[in-house]
Amino acid sequence: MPVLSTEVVAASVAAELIAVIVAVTDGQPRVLTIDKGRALPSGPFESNESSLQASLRTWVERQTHHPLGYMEQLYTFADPGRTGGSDQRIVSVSYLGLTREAPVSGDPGAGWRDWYQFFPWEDRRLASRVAIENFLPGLIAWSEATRDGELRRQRWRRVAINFGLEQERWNEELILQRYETLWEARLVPEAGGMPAGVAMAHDHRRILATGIARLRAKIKYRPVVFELMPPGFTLLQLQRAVEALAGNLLHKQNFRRLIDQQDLVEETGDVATETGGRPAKLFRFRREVLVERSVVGSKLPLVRSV
Amino acid sequence: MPVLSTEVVAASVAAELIAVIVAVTDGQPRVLTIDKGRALPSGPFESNESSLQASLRTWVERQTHHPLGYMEQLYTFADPGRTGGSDQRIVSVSYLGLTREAPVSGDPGAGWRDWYQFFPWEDRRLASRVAIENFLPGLIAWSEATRDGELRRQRWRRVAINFGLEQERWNEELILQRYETLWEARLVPEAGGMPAGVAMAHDHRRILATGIARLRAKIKYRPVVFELMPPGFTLLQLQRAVEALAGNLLHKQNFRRLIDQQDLVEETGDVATETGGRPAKLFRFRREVLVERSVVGSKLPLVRSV
DNA sequence: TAGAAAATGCTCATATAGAGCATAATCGAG
DNA sequence: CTCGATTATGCTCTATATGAGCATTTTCTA
Repeated sequence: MPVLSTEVVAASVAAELIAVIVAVTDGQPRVLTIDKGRALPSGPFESNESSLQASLRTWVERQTHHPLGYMEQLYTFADPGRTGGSDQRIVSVSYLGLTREAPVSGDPGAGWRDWYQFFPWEDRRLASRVAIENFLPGLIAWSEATRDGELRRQRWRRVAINFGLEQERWNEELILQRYETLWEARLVPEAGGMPAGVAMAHDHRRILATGIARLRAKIKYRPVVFELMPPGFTLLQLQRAVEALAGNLLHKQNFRRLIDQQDLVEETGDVATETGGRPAKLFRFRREVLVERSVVGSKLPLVRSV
Repeated sequence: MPVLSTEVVAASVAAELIAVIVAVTDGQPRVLTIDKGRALPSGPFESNESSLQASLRTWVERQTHHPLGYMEQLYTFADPGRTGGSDQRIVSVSYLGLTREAPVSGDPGAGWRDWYQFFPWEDRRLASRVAIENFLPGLIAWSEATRDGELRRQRWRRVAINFGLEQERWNEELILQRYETLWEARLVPEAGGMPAGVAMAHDHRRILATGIARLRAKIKYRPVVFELMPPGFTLLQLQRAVEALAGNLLHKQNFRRLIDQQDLVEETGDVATETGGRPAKLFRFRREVLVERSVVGSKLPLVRSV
C-alpha cells in the first residue's frame, strides 16, 4: 500500500448521488422513491455542476414543486459488492433533504411512500404500533444460535439495547443498529429472511435508515421540522409531525411549553376551526431564528410516551 | 440534467482519502500532518481494499505504532477548483481518527502539529489564550464594508454569534463557521489576507476545522477521549485532555462528579506521585462500557470557564 | 344540552448543571 | 520541622430543564 502523501494519487471510481427526500403528510413521514418504492432516487455526480448538492437540489425542486428547505450530506458508501461498468468501484454520496409532498412528475415509477413500510417496528405511536413480538422469537433464536457462551451473552445484550428489552428503554435513534441486527439474524428479506418490512434495492434501506436516524437526532436540537410544515399550522399539527418522525407520542403540554419558550413560532392571527374541538391558533415559523441562532441549537422535546 | 433513476448512471471521478488523525500529548491537541505541516495525510481510495476505512486504519497504525482507537467518516468534499490528471473531478472522503502520539516513521515531512497553530483563536484556555482583539478590527471592517444596511446588520450578527460578542456566549463548536467568516473577511492567508493561523494546502484547513468541530461535539456525549489517553491516567490528566480538545477550562469538581457518576473509569490501585501535590489515583477506562452502552451516550461536561 | 375533542394554564417532583466552600495529602523551601 | 504551594477529594446550594399530571376553557356534534 502506498504511503499517504501530498502528490495527487487518487483512484478512478464511479460516483453517484443518492437522495433521501423526506416529507410529512397528514401526520405520516414520507420518503421519495423511484421504481415503485424499491429504490431511492439516485443519479450521477455531475462534473459540470458547481457542487454535489446543487444538482440534487435542482432536481428535487423540479420534481416536488417545493423548495428543499433543508439539505445535508448523510454518508458516503462504497459498497464492496458493487462495481460500475468498467469494473470501477462505485462510491455513493448520500444526502438528506426536507421538503413538502407534492405529486411527482416525470418518472412513472417515482412516488412518495410512508417510510414505516420499510421499518414497521420503528413506529411506536400507539395508534399504529407494530408489535416487536412479531420477530422477537427470531431474535432470541439468533442470539442463542451459537455454542460460544460469551457471544450468546453479547448478542442478547445487543438485542436488549437495540429493542429496549429488559431494563433498557427504547432508543429511537438506533434505527440503523436495529436494522443491522435484524439483518444479521436474517429477519429481513434482503438477507433472505422472512419479510420484516418492504425490501429495497442494493443497500438503499441502510441508507434510508441512516437518514431517519440523522433526522431523529437532528430534530432534538435544530428547528428543522418547520421545513416539513405548511406556512401556517397549529401546534398540534407541529407536534404530530415531530411524532411522525420520532415514531412516538409526546406530552402535549410539555411540547407546547418548549415551543414557546424558544420563540420559534409566532401567531398568524388566524385560527383553524376544523380541528374538531376548540379552534387552534395558527402559527408560522419565525424564519429569523435561523439567522439569529445560526447553528445554535433549539431543542424539541422527545418524551418517551404519552 | 438527467432524471435521477435506478439505472447505474455514475460519473467517473478521482477519489482520494483524507485523514484527520488526532492525539493529545502533554495537554496539547495534536494532528498528524505531512509536507512539514502544510497538508493532511491523504492517499488514493484503493479499489482492492475491502473498505474505505480499512486502508486508512492500516496506514495509520503502521505510522503511529498505536491502534486507531476510534474512527469515523467526516465529510465528502468535491472541491470545484481541483481536477485530477485526466481532468476528472476529485472527490475527497475525509475521516477522523483518534490515537496516541508516537514518532512517525517513513515520510520525512510527516509529523505531529499542535492543532491550535492552525486555529489560534480556538484555544480559550487562559494559559494560552489568544486575543480575538487581534482580528476584531478586521471583522468590523468587513461587516461594514457594504452599502447594504441589511447586509451590514446580518454580517455583524454573524460575527457576534461566531465569536461570542455582545450577549452571545462563545460556542466552541462553531470552528468551521469562524474559519469561514475569517475567510470571507480575507483574514486568513488562504484567502490572501493577513496571516491568522498557519495555512494549509487546498481545503485542508477546512477539513481540519470540520474534524475539530466533530470531535468537540462528540466528546460531549460519547466516551471517545479515552482513545487519546494512556492505559493509566489521573482524573486531572483526563480533564486536561478534554480541555485541550474543547479549548476551554472546566470546573474540576463537576468534571470528576460526572466521570464517576457514569462509571466510565475504575481505579488501577496505583497512584501518580509526580503531580506536585497530593498524589492522584490512577484510573483506567472501563472498556466494557462500549459494549454495555453501545451507542447510548455518556456525557462529558463542557463548562464555560473555571 | 350533554359529551367529545382540543386548546391552554398551572403545579409538582426529580434530575442535571454551574459554582463555590472546605478539608486532606503531599512536596519543597527555609 | 514547619509553612506554603499544589493538587486531590468531599459536599452543599441554587437555578434550570424535564417528565407527568390536574384542571379549565372553547367549540362542534349528536
